[in-house]
Amino acid sequence: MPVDSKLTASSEKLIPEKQIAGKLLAHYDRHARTLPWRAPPGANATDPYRVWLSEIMLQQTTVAAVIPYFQKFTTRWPDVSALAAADEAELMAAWAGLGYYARARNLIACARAVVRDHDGAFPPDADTLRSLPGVGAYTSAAISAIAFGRRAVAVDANVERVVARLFAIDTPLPGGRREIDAAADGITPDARAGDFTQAMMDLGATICTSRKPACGICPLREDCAAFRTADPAAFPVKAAKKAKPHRTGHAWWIENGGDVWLERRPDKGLLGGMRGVPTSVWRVAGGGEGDSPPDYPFAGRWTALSDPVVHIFTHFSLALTVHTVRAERDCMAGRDGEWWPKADLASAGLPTLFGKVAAAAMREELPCP
DNA sequence: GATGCGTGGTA
DNA sequence: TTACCAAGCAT
Repeated sequence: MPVDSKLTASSEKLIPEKQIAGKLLAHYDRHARTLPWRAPPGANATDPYRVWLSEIMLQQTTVAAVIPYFQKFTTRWPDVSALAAADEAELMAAWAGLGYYARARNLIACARAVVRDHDGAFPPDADTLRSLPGVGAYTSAAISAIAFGRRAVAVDANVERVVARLFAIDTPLPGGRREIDAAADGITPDARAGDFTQAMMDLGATICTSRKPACGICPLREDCAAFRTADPAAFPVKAAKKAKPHRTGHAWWIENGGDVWLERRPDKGLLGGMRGVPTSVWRVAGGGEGDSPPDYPFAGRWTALSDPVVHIFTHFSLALTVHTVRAERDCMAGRDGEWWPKADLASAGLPTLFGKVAAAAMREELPCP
């Protein structure tokens, strides 16, 4: 061992965080990804509106999926005042396909809160940001650091993974979060808070990936406890997930002339606030009593499509049998909904499930009434 | 702390 | 094909 091994060891023990942040930021200066919502490394001007919008869209959503939506939203609503004044139905339709639709409802609520309670400017403080709709522990810290340069510890799935590996934390998630949060706090520098946050996420997204981490090109390899183990990818340890149940149900495709009947779903719950065709209740399959027979909304010449529409949600899978019918305009009298031109379904903003239903229904010619 | 909440890509 | 995963939040 070199003569100064004791000194080296002790200094690494005292301030390993500064070394880690320094190495990571140096790497970020050379390799930062170019993203539509991101300023160049070191830039001190970042539009909080664009940071906020991107962070909401990126919750549990990949960069590739977000980019076209981010472009569409910033073109249509260039600032928080414009978004606060947006037509809610139009915004929900613009969000269609991105998923987790509560984010879209909270997006408007948040923009309106910023205009009403904060003079139209996002607050820089993480705790204040945290009180806004749709802004939680991670997003508030990320906005505070990225848009305002404040020191804040933003722990998303990337940071969680990087930190668990750096310190070989093997306490299973989600229980291990407190330990990981503390370790993340320990390596967060005071300066360049926004760059550090984004550098951690870039590292997790491009090098310290979940499946096959590219340790060979990692700037933190020498500091990484997991790298010194046989299997760095074994971190973080996660609790086993529950099996997802299968549900079945019926969907009603009701045509009148060139129109189809659409309804807006309740604000709460699955696909809340989104347009779709009416459906039956969805029941867990394999209950032993067989599939329930269709309970049509009204009498008519219904035709069942041969193949059900299958869709996988986060926590269950679904098979919907689509029943089509031609009917008079007043067949849905008393129900809350609208006749929508089939030729203009793209503008209805259907979530993916109902897009599949529409595609399946329009593949077949309906019998005359 | 556990559960509900979308979608598309990947191995 | 199945299972996991991705810049989480609200309840």
